Amino acid sequence: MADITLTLPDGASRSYPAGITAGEVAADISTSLAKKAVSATYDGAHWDLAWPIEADGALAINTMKDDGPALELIRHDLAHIMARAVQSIWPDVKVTIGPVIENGWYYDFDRAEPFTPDDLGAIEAKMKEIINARDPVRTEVWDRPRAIAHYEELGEPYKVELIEAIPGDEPLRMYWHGDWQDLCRGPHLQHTGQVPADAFKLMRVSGAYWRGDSSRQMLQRIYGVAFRNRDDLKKHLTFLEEAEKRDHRRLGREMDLFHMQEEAPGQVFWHPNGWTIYTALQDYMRRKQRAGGYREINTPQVVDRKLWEASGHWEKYQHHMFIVEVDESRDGENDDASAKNRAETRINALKPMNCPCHVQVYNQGLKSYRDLPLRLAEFGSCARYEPSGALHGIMRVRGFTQDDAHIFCTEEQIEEECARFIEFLAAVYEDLGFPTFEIKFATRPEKRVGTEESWDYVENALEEAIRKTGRTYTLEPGDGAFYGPKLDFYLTDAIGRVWQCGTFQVDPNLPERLDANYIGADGEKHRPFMLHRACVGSFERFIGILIEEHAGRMPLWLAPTQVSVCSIVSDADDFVHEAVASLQAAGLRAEADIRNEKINYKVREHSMAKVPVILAIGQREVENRTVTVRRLGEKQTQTVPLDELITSLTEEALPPDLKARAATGTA
RNA sequence: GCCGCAGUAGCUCAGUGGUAGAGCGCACCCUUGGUAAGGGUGAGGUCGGGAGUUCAAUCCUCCCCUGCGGCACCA
Repeated sequence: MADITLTLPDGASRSYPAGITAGEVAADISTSLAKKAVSATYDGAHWDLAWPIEADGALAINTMKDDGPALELIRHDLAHIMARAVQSIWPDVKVTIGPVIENGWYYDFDRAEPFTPDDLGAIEAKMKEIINARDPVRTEVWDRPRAIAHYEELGEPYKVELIEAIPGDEPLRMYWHGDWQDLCRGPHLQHTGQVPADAFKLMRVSGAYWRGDSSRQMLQRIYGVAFRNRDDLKKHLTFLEEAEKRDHRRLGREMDLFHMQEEAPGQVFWHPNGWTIYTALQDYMRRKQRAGGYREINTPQVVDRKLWEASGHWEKYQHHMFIVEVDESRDGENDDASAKNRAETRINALKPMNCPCHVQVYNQGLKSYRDLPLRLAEFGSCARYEPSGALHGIMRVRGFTQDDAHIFCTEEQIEEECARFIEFLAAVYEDLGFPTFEIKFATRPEKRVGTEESWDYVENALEEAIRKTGRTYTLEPGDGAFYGPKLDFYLTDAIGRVWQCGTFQVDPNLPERLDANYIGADGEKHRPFMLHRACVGSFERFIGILIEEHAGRMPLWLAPTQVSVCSIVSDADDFVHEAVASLQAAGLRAEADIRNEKINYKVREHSMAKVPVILAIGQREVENRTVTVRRLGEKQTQTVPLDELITSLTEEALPPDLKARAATGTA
């Protein structure tokens, strides 16, 4: 057998007979390495120590110190160990799949009885037993018929289906942990004892459809998290606790921002505090849009189904629309005969989106190519009957308002408008505290309308527009709408969750369906393109993100109450009122607290309410017309003249766009 | 929509087959206190909604609603 040459990370080369396993190489290097080894990296591929190597290449032996491979292996082996534990407790449970995910793994089971929290404890205990048994991991390659026959005999129909779905007739890899066996791509650890027994935790059980298909069997999924050591696990659990404290639903209640109730599921009752944030954000967007060349409009909420039929939404989204039937015979209360002669009910829908209405505005009066691009913006309130299970605080709701706009333009103008929009959105995100975002570019799907030339042109225009802004994107092939490609813009919040907010979508379809046109330079009628775009997306969701990003400590310009003015002694009450009046006259949101409470108590309360600036006024301040300032989260205080404070706070509390303007104005 | 869990005072939660309790908050009183909880007294509940079992249901059973964690969905 021919020799092969393997290059090790230190640059040394070693020769071995072809077919040597990575584990044998590790043993050849040193016995301690062979013991510590968890896997190998062979020519960039994650390689099981038991797999043979047949050709020259670069080989590195991984140990638990290599966090990428180690975590992958720990989580993957735990998935198998959990499945084995479950089947050893409940032998009739059917196994399916168990992939590694962020921070851990899950495994889907088919079992008639639901898993209870107690069951999770039992499974965890059994898993620890398996780990402590240090069962060697063994692997073999089988052909398909043998594997299928094997699983049919075992009564594991899901495994049979998985094998049948694997394309081609490549051989299949089997793994054993002790006597338990699973179909698996690998790699795996050397033995179960390499998994740290104190660094994992089963988190929850939930339902999941087999193969992600809602028409198929609902399985039970158990999620676990795992790390290399106990400390990392603890850190992760602490992080989850911190994340819970930032939950916008919790902060919404604690800060008295909004509430929701069962009479209006998925819809927000904004309280004065929350609405202050909302309107501050909306005012900001309104100014930005004006400056960005948009004209603001407003369109009806309740619209006859005829328009939704014409736009195509009725056919596709009827079940997600709030339908409003109006008994029109009420009009004819005094004239029964004429009422009966008419259709008695008229069917309307609450608008689920603004675009058809915007086309109606566009369609009023004849448009010239000189009118294009025409940018129509609306803070459009929409209602969508979202599935009950999709609702999530104010992030996913049934009633929401978008910073929606539609740009009517020619094909040649798409690229320029797209580039303009990306710059616009980047500036807004920067102002709102999100300097980085991700662009996903969704291209033509399999089912689509329009010519290939048109798709080529439009996709190319978007790509060129992104290139011009110097940004990068990830491609999502086939994810575009049936009529055009789109860009989606994603933000990552402070706890690492990713949210889609902005969108930019090219649509030649709706102008066609709703017969929008313009007169070109050639004197002929032409069809405009319509660009759907949103920047913050839904205000509800965006405010939810802002709350969680800032853990409720909103930047000064967005804070519901910007300044709380507290008396220390009741003799200071008059000056407190005077200070509040002056702050309010300067446009600041200030409130007095002259309650009969100690200053400690007041500071604690306003701190917990996350008021950015707390002022204390006692005898000394009254005498000197000063205030003692304590910034949220800081221990030190500073005593300054009231007038000075008002000047600096007024400047500081300007929204980002006005602050920038003020800065360039004085420069 | 699907699977699972939950719903008791404004909030967080305890509790029992004989119609309820704590802490915080709230109101009032005492306290005028210098930067994250001063003390006292008091009010506050159709125990998510409906039906059933029972002499008796907040508790047991069924249906519904809402929420939570996932899955599916997201024009």
